[in-house]
Amino acid sequence: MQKEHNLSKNQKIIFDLIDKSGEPMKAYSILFNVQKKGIKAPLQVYRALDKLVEIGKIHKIESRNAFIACQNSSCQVSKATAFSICESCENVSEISNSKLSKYLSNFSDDSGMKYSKYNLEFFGLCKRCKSK
Amino acid sequence: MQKEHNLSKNQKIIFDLIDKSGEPMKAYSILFNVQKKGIKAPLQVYRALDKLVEIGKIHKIESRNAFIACQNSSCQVSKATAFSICESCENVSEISNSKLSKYLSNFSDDSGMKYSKYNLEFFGLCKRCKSK
DNA sequence: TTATAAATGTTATATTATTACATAACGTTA
DNA sequence: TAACGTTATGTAATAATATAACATTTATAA
Ligand SMILES: [Zn+2]
Ligand SMILES: [Zn+2]
Ligand SMILES: [Zn+2]
Ligand SMILES: [Zn+2]
Repeated sequence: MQKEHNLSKNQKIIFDLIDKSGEPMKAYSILFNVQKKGIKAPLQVYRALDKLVEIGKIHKIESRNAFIACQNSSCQVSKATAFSICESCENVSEISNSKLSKYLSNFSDDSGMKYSKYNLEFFGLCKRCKSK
Repeated sequence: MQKEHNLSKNQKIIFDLIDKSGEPMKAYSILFNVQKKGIKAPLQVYRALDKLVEIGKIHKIESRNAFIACQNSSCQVSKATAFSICESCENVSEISNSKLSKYLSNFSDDSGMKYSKYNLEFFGLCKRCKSK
């Protein structure tokens, strides 16, 4: 069961935009798109993004400096994220694979470190781009 | 067997610096440290970094925008990287675990995508920081 | 040698993200 | 409701990260 978070005004505007776009969006592209709604400064965007990441509504694609809406409806996994990224068309999708997430969540090595969080990014060619 | 790459002058200066530091270094900190060796501009640093990443001598820690020397002596894994990152002291080390790398290299899902590369970053508290 | 690719040097600029400070709105509980 | 602490907002300035464009030089190899 996911905790309900009441998004603030700016958070809602920015989440809706990212969610509707369906693809990773960059901070300044978000800024450009929400200026007509009164959000004028980078910091307003970054603050909303920080919060949305924190509560798991969006994730940051680190290799792309971009943000995508969480695609796992029942997302306990804001701390356990995996993505596939097409290096040709830049399509990104969130991997939802319980075996993978179990394997990684339970992973431990001999370093004595307890892992509480991970982010995995796979790269390759998507079906469409492969067949070109 | 890893291919020998003859590093160019700038590549060697920058690799040696990163390698000796033993920890992730940021591009502009690298720049500052090599200015006395005649490397004056960001682009000179970024070009060397790009090449060193390409040939697997260093890796980029995406979540930190920093670069660390490869810690796997026999590194075929420039396209299959895993790191553990302490969120308290920011210590980073490269995970060398053949089960993990096999599991991830062979991973496939029903998306029809063939993954040729991955990067995994684990977060948590290292032994030292845990016991504080 | 001659051509090709790889690397370098330099200036300017683009992109991504944070600091600092002031104010306003919200949620809790006395 | 009043007071308090927390969260969110507004705004300006600036820091940090990364690339574009162009000229030149050096290495590799046919
Ligand atoms: Zn998610
Ligand atoms: Zn594609
Ligand atoms: Zn390595
Ligand atoms: Zn630590």
